[in-house]
Amino acid sequence: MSARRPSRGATKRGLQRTAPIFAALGDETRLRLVARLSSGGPMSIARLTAGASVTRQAVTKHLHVLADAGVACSSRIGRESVWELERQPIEAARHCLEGISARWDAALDRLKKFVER
Amino acid sequence: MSARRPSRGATKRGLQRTAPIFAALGDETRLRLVARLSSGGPMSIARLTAGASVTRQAVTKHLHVLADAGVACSSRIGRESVWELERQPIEAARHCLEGISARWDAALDRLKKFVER
DNA sequence: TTAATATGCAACCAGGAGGTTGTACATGAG
DNA sequence: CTCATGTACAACCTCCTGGTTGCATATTAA
Repeated sequence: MSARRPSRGATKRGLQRTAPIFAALGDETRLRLVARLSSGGPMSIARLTAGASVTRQAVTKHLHVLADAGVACSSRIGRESVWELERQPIEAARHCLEGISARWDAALDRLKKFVER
Repeated sequence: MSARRPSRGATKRGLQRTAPIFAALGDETRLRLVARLSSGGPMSIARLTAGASVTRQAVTKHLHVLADAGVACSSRIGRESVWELERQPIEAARHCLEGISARWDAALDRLKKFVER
């Protein structure tokens, strides 16, 4: 086996990039927005607000937070601004978690072998 | 296919539970702690602090945040308190993201079929 | 016993997060 | 044209967060 190169998602810079993504998903209102966008497809702010328990302005703020994290993006159509998700950052977050699980398993494995010898 | 029951991770209560987990992972220092614990196994606070760029007390606080989110737990051994990760919440977060991806794919699929008809 | 090590607890602080209200502007419907 | 709809921008407020310092306490090592 080659010298353990920290599997891409565990880099300092990797964590530095993924932490903001988790932060963006770490608010219930925002996570709900993401969930709605994922199952309902692109939607206007007005439509997203109907069903949220906060003001339209609050929803707008949350959407911008998601945008800053790269999780969502908007495009103006007529008088509405339509929001949709960005796939890449969400996948990155997923890979990060998978990496953690994997390295965890590896650590347990090493421990087990160490104990058994 | 049966009537789309919102796949377990998309429940309002589901998001309500997973959002705090994401929030816990949404800080770079904390995410680094999690990464270290995942690859290095259980560790004391002193050991975790060496390598972090903040005070021991800051590390302690972060660990408690992780604990509140259920992501980590500690046990006192002698004069040190040893911290380790909890598997379940991290897996839950992973499933949440997988669910989002899946529902997203499904939405795109429905859209595609709708356009093609 | 004495000193060094590993934590815990509390007070304090600056800044950011989440939310609201109020106002102004653009655009589609009648 | 006129009005309702959909957003954008800005000011303001409260509370939580991430960090620090200082001091007390428990254990292990010499």
